[in-house]
Amino acid sequence: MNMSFKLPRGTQDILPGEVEKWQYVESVLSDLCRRYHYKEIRTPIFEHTELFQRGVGDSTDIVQKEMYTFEDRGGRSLTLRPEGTASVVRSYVQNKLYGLPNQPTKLFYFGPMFRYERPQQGRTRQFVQFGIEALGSEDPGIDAEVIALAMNSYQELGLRSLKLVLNSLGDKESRENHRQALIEHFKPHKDELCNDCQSRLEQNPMRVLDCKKDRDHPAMKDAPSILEYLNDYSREYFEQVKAYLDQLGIPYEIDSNLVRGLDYYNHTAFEIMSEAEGFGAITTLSGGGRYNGLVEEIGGPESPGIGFALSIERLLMALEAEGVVLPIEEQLDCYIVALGDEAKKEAAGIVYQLRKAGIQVDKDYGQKKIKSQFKAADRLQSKYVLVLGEDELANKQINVKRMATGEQETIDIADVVEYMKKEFKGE
RNA sequence: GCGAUUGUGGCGAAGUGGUUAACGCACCGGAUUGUGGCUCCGGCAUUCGAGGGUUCGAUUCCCUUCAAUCGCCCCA
Repeated sequence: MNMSFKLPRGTQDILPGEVEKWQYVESVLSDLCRRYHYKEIRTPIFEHTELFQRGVGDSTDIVQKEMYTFEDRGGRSLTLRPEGTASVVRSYVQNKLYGLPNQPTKLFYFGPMFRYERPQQGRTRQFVQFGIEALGSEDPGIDAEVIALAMNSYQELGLRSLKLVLNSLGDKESRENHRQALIEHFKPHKDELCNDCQSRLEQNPMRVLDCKKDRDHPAMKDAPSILEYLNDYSREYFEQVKAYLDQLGIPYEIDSNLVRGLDYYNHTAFEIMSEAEGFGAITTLSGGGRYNGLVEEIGGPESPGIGFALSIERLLMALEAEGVVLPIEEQLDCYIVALGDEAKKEAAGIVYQLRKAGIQVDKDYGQKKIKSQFKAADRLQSKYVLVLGEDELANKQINVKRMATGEQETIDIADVVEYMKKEFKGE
């Protein structure tokens, strides 16, 4: 096939058979949000490039090398969104949602995100995220709520092998003190670090801590931990978040090296990993954290926020790895077998009436013989097969066969809709 | 951006420098002019990712390219 007619690298078609899983997952997550009282928001798939440069941060990998940026016919620089938070915050500010009653503003979203990367397992160029944002509240209780919702997202679908990793990045003052300490600590070893880390040391020294290349460098061991540099407020805030999680009975692991890849995070940061065997090299299912200051950065009033996002692709991978089978209905309600032109025409009317009555019906659209039509019905796992042949037609009757048991009876065509409705009542 | 492996029908997969490219599954038709399974019979790749080269001859050898998969980096 001509390359131009194949899907672009890093994208995928979600075909019938697979798409039902997505629908199911989306319905479960939507219902979860309803119970936590988060409302859906839908924002555009592209935004002004500057929104992400400012919101996500110029020093991040996302902005430096992963954005799908293009110029439109009006000469504007636009970018396919690489993540959801910046857009939600933009909308929050632009629509002045902070002014509405009933704060905080609790939102969720669903949709495709785009990052230019080499595809591999659990990583595609277009992927779908589900995420939530709670804006307008700085209370350890809401941090815990966001984490609880994140964990529930997986648990509701039947996942068990999960690990919650938690850290605090502190407030501005704590981070600045820690930053200075890190620079002091690594400066003497700068030449021994990898190229990336040498520039990280200038831009965002915290990220040196989670570098995998320099993981074994002796200076890593006694590197200053952010937790030692939290000021009183930050430390107390973190303690409160942990206390809430304890109250909810949500286990967690503290990892003082957990830094998030985006610049806007402070205080609470967390990731959820899968510990399922055979999950692949990538274990991060989702991540999130607090981003006080982002709203102001985007031009809004001082307004704290916290959120998280998960990838549906990775969620489905985890379900696969844990062998979770989703309750997806695959059986067809009813298949109608028609024999002869007259019967075919009559059958079309019956199909139409049944469908209007809420019953799922299909039929043959060719010239198949009875045996082939039954085969088709069998393959579609049809619960019922209605047979309309010349004999039935002559008597204005139709044969109803219950496929699971093989029992059948002949009824008047005039009664078939009521009959089938009764059969499916209570399902 | 870097690395490894792979690329034969709808799917899985064998194969060889030389006349008709195995086999399995799926699908279609028939045996069986009105009932799902099984069995049997028949059908189903002018072509081996694309382009170029070597050769009398290439799916097989060489080069280039594209793609897929997995990994590194980083993340969701």
